[in-house]
Amino acid sequence: MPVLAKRLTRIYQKLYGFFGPQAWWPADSPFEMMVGAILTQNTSWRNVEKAIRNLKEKNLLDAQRLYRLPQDKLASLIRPAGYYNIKAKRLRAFLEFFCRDYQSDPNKLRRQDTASLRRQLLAVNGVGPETADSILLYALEKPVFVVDGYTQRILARHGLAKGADDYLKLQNLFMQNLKNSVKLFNEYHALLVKLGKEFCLKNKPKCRTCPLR
DNA sequence: CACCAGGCAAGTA
DNA sequence: TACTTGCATGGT
Repeated sequence: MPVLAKRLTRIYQKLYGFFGPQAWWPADSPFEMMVGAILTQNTSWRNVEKAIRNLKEKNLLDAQRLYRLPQDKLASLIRPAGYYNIKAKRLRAFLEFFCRDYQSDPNKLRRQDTASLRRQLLAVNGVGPETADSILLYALEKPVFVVDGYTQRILARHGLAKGADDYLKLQNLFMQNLKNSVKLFNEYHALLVKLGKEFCLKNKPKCRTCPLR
């Protein structure tokens, strides 16, 4: 077994043993996950929850109804999530794609070839690598590893990546050295985020009690 | 008061 | 290609 595979597996085992299962993605439906993936861009999940709650209260957590809503109305509802004007625009770009090309049916998305679907998602304005992969993994259950800012910092800190490594390089590191499992990728990414929140805030790890030491 | 959160696109050189 | 900047609320 390659050394990288061993290290990545060991890190996972430590994190899982310390934190336990993370129960991601926290949402009631695939559509709610996709909306959340866009709303949480560079934003705390706590603020996203407020925005999602606003949409649920108005019974607007539905692709067709949400797309009919004027952009400025949508913006005011998602205000707590921050960047509300640009996110309203991004949500609408995604909704247009989802409704027009897939009749707002997550199962039709799920039937697509993963690589092709990833390209289609990336073509939507406002959907970048992490958002696309979050949708693929969590909403559509495709075995794709999600990389985020915490992942980059943690790997760099443990000598598994350079600071300059790009998204695909880090994603490949995981996908080429681990079993391609939806369950594993789901839990691993969530655990890295958990570790980052708890121990690497402000990029100054409190490694005294860090489970990776 | 400062800092930053489960990024991304657009502009510049 | 590689860097910089705008976007914005709410918690610590």
